[in-house]
Amino acid sequence: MTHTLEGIARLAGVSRSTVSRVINNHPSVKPEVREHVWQIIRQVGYQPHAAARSLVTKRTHVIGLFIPRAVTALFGDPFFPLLIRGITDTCNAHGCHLMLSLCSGHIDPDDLYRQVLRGGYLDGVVVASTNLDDPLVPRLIGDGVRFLSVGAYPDSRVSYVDVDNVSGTRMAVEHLLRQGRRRIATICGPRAMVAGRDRLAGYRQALEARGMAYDEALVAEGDFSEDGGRAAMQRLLAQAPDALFAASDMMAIGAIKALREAGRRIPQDVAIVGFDDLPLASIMEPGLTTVRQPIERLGAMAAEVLLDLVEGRVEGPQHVILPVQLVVRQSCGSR
Amino acid sequence: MTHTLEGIARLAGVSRSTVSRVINNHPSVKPEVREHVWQIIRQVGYQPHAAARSLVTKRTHVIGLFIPRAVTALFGDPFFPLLIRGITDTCNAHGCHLMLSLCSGHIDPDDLYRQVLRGGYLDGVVVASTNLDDPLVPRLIGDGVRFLSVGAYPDSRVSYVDVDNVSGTRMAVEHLLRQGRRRIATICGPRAMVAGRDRLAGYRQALEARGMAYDEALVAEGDFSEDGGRAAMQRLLAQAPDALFAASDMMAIGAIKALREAGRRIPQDVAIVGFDDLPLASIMEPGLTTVRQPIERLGAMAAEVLLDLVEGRVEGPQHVILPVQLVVRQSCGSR
DNA sequence: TTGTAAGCGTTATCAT
DNA sequence: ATGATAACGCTTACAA
Repeated sequence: MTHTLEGIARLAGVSRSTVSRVINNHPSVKPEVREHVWQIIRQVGYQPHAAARSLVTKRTHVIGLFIPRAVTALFGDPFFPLLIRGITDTCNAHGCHLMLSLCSGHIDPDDLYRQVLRGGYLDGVVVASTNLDDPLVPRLIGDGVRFLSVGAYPDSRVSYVDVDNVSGTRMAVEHLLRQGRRRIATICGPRAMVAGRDRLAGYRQALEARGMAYDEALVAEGDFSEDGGRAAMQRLLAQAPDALFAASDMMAIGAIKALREAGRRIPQDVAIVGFDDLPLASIMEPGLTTVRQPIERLGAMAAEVLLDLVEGRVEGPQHVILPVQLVVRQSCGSR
Repeated sequence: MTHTLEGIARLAGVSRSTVSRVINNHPSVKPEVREHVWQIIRQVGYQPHAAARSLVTKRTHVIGLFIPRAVTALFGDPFFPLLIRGITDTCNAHGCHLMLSLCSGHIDPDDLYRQVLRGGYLDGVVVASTNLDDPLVPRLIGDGVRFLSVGAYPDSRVSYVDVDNVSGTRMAVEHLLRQGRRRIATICGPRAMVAGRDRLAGYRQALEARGMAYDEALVAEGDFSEDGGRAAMQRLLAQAPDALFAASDMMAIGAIKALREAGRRIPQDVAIVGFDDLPLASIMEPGLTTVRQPIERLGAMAAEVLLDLVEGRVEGPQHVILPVQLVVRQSCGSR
């Protein structure tokens, strides 16, 4: 039932090599022969054996996606589903496939790494949401693996795609300023993550561009989660801010809970802007003003660039920044 | 840099076969030799080449997960992330890996299917959320592919794992009855899907077990989405139900919106129970009473059973049903 | 217990 | 333009 090159060759009355040439559409095959061979291939539904093929070509047409397991079911956050969608679409369009690895799970991550990468399963890998102190990236570099990070990485050797965290945050804070808010606090993300750092930088820039002082007392760090946001807001309460930029929607939601417990009204007393534009942001009351990231495009871009790297269409580290967009709803007091 | 069996053999002063035996821990290798060889393997970080290996063993240690692309970013629904987590954990624990395919996307699904399956990439496949009329399953059967469905499938030849939709729904409806509700409507899922059918059956059973009539007028069909739930509820409004079982949390949320627009209070006027226990269910006001599915366990079980099938540890179609649990919050009027 | 050698299904080199 | 033939890195009889 499962045919081989040899079998097709026999059926077509040609040699193995000719069939191979047809399949890889090598030019030097007489058109009529080529057509005849194709016919038989289609007829019997022949498909070359991937393993045999990659044994000689050293290419598997599979790329990996490495995600820290911990971050994988983030509270109602469809980040990974969307990212994966973008990646697979691009992959498939290029005849490639996706292997998914959740790192740091029950299994020894070293084993996983070795099995998958040294085992030659992959042509390249996309790593997502790495912490700056994650040993994965240095290891990939050291091993000469072709890879790309989703999220900027402060080592000029690593390729990455990311959204424009700085500009997005600036837009958010500038919007609050335009609404007349003056004591704008922020719940920033972990400073150990680039996204956390960049969004905080955007906040600072927006303020300073208006000649306003950056005040550490108005900054509290969260971990991107709802609980983290709530706790951070509780610390901020004493400063009596009239607006808040939260570096993630989930932290914004946590902050809102803390504010309400303290009897503050949204947006009258405190205007709020988040970051992400989770589905939740449009369902909740009031609708959450937030910065929307093009997550699916980010994934598509990641795959695109990684495949360019793998196929050798581009040389050296690649850096792509995708624009974001402010989505104004009710939580910031507009209209 | 990248070693081969031959290289290790030379370093260890033994033959290729001996090294191979060590790696596959074949019994007949003298303990001291075995240890010596392992030492060298660890020292140079040797890892057998997966393609070469599977060329001869016919096993790839990779299983596929096929998901309809359309269903992949369902509104805030962390179903797939959790499912994937369960699957990968089990996979990795068995030294296997996961290849993810979103079907019916931009690419011709036939191409994808052929490439991946006939190409010999996979040892087996998990299919999730298939419609009853999806041609994928019949095709897998026809091709003799080892596979398993997440979600029951009405063909006794196919193995599946599923949650206990019928009992879960019965529990939900019985709870509403215990609260004294008597006009209990339901927004059921698509009758073209087994989950839709089963939950409707549970609703009916709960009623009839209490000697109450099943009334079609109290049934409206949705598509598991929020908008679907809202529209269905609008149709149900005229029946003035005092309670509602929605076959998904998202439909429950849509229904709540429709009810509020009609001036009904939750839970005083209409008590509500959903199904899924999305994160959203505990955030919203009032908290949504719902039936919790063990999604991650479902995934783990899927991988477990599929691998049993692949490794030949079990024979014939396998059917596993996992229990669910009623989570009581405020939307059903308890307490 | 260990080694030799024959594949596994491809691609790629070299003649023809 | 086509066909032998040698890899590719591994497993697995079969011999020793």
